[in-house]
Parts: sequence; structure tokens; C-alpha cells
Amino acid sequence: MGRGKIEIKRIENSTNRQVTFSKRRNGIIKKAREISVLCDAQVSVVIFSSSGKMSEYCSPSTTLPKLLEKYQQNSGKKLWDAKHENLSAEIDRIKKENDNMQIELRHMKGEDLNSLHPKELIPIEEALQNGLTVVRDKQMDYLRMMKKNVCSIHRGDCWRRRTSN
Amino acid sequence: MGRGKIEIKRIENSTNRQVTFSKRRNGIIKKAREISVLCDAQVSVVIFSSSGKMSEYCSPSTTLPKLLEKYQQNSGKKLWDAKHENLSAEIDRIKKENDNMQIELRHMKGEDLNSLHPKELIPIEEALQNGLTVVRDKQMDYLRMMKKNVCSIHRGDCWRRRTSN
DNA sequence: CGGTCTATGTATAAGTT
DNA sequence: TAACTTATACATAGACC
Repeated sequence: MGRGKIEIKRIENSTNRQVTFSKRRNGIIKKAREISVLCDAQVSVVIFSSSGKMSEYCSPSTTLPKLLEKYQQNSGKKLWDAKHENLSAEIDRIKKENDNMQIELRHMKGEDLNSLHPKELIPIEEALQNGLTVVRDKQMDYLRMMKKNVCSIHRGDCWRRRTSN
Repeated sequence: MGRGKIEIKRIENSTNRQVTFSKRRNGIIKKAREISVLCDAQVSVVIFSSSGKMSEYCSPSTTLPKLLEKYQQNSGKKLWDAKHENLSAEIDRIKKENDNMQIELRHMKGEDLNSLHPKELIPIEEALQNGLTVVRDKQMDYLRMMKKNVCSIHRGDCWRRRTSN
């Protein structure tokens, strides 16, 4: 419908594609508005351009949620229950991760050890020993640092450095 | 677009209305298909006739749930109810719990300690020391138990108990 | 990006079967 | 009813701004 006939296949020239998109999108939304008035129909149109820009139309006698509710009843297809299931699945996944971590943490604190085999105690003991070593090293570092600072203050290093020069 | 011009207002003759509905619905869906091919767009059309009959189109590169998800992100409008928000909130809550545990666990393993104040190292050291004590006690118990069992076997305790009586 | 113009292709209102 | 026909209104490709 225009100066030349076009094939219905992806328009390669991106400028043309964008222009055609705008025109046709307006056309579709106009048609949607018309059919809803002429024929007393409930219509919803949602369009995303390839660049992600969204356009929508929904006939005035309804709302998108209402229409989608009707859609589900009519088609039997689930639109957001599927979403529910996804969320529920993610909750399960995270909870499991949570439980595992909690168990590990309890073991590190010496709790719930009775269910473990003697062999399983070994890596825990090692982890604890390692953690303790690292923490104590860190504490030693702090102590050394503080001692050094105290000595500096006693010797007046800071003061002298700041004022001299 | 036909033999006569028509005003865009409800068609009172119900036969005409039904005929016009069918024709225009087909037209809209054809246009939707065309724009999705020509312009690489994602399109969803849902139409209910006044008699309740449903028609739909969704471009092949997507699904209605996916499109609606995008719609929500894009428009900020919520299409589904509180149930989702509850689930989302729970996910957030559990994830936070998860993060906290992960941090605690890392600290117990001697990781990420640099961000802590010296004071914060103390409870960690205590927890590690305590855990280590408990784990080692448990290991001692096992050792003692095994030793006892070995002695019993040597003395034939088990055998006698099982066969006698 | 928008909007305007115009030749031409399409959709469709109304008529016919 | 639905399917087919056809005259006409409308949509739009391409060009320009």
C-alpha cells in the first residue's frame, strides 16, 4: 500500500524499518480503536519495536488485567500462574541453598555433629583450625600495629614529622 | 473502506456488526503479523467480540507471559496481584538471610576479615575456638568408642552376647 | 525522529449468490 | 449464515522537509 509493493519480510534498511514501524503501529492501534467502537469489542494490543520501545492500546471498556483474566479463563492458558511457579521454584532453590549453609554454619559452631560420621569431622576440624589461625594472625597484626603506633606517639614521631619540614 | 463510508460508532445491526467484526479482526491480526515480520517487532493482540469469542495473536519470537513481563518492567504497571509481591518479598528476605549467612560463614573460614574491626574478631575467634573444642571432643568420643569396641571384639563380648540367650 | 505529500496497494462495506 | 464480488475508502511506501 504505497508507491511500491513490498514483500512481507524483514526490512533490512534500519531507517526504513523504523519509519515503517511507526506508521504501521499507528495503523494497528487505530484499527484496534475502531473495531472496539464499531463492534463493541474488547481489544488489547501490546507492541515492542526491535529497539525495545513499547506501545499499547486497550479498549476503554476494560483494563489489561481484566482482559488477561478473561484470556486465562477462556484459553485455559496460564499467564501469571506460570510466573508464580517460577518464583516458587526460585524460593525453593534459595531455601535449599540456605539450609545447606545453615547446616555448614551449625557444624562450624559445633552443633548438630551427632549425625556425622567421624570422617566428616575431619574437614570441619581443618576448616576451624584454619579459620582460627587466620583470625589470630589478623589479631596479631592489629596488636603489632597498635603497639607500633603507641611507641611512635611516645617517641613523638608523629608530632615531629608533622611539624618539622 | 468499502462501498460506503462509515462513521466510527457502534454498528447497531447485529448481523452487520458480527460480519464487520470478523473482517476487521482478521485484518488486525494480519497487520500484527506483518509488522512483526517487517519490523522485527514483538506484538500481542487479544480481542474479545461482544459475544465473548476470543481471538489472539502473539509474534512467534516471544510468548504472552514474556511480553507481559516486559510490559510490566517497561510501564511500571502491575498486571498481577499481591500474591506476586508476597513471593518477591519473600525471595528478597531469604536472599538477605542468605547473604548474611554467607558472610558469617566466610568469616568463620578466615575470609573477608579485612573489613572488620579488631573488636569484631573476638566473637569470631571465640566461636571458632568453641567449635574446635566441640569437634575435637566428639572425635575423642569416637576414638574411645572404637577402642572399646576393638577390645570387646578381642574379648569376644559381642559374639557371646549374640549367641547366648 | 517527527510531519507532509501522493501514487498506489489493501482492506472492507455493501451487494450478490 | 457464509462465501464471493467489487466499488470505494483507507493505509502506507517512498520521497522530501
